[in-house]
Amino acid sequence: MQELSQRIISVISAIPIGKVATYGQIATLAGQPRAARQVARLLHSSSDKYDLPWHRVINAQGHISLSGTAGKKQALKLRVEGIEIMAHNRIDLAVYQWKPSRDD
DNA sequence: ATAGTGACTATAG
DNA sequence: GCTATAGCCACTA
Repeated sequence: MQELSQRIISVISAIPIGKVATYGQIATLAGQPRAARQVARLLHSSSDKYDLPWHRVINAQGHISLSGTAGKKQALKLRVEGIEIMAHNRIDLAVYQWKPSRDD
């Protein structure tokens, strides 16, 4: 396991219920601001091996990146956690984005 | 080693 | 809103 991958996984695991994080944000927290794609890669390649809250990870626009049923399932999971999903799977980042610096 | 790929992001039109 | 480009980096063949 690469150190970066482990760090990314660690960050994702730390996302609290009721909050979301963007790929770029996770990459930054892992120490690699340019590694947004690796975050996505790690998510879909390791979410089944580890117990990652992959559904709490969305893109920088507050959209769900997945399409079709997968996206709907993600939206549903987020809704269950208390996050309100708007039309077209949009999420209000100003309200729900995770801020690890604070106690939250 | 090289090339292709992707649940990304930023910028441009 | 949309598509197109470019930059980015780990993984896979």
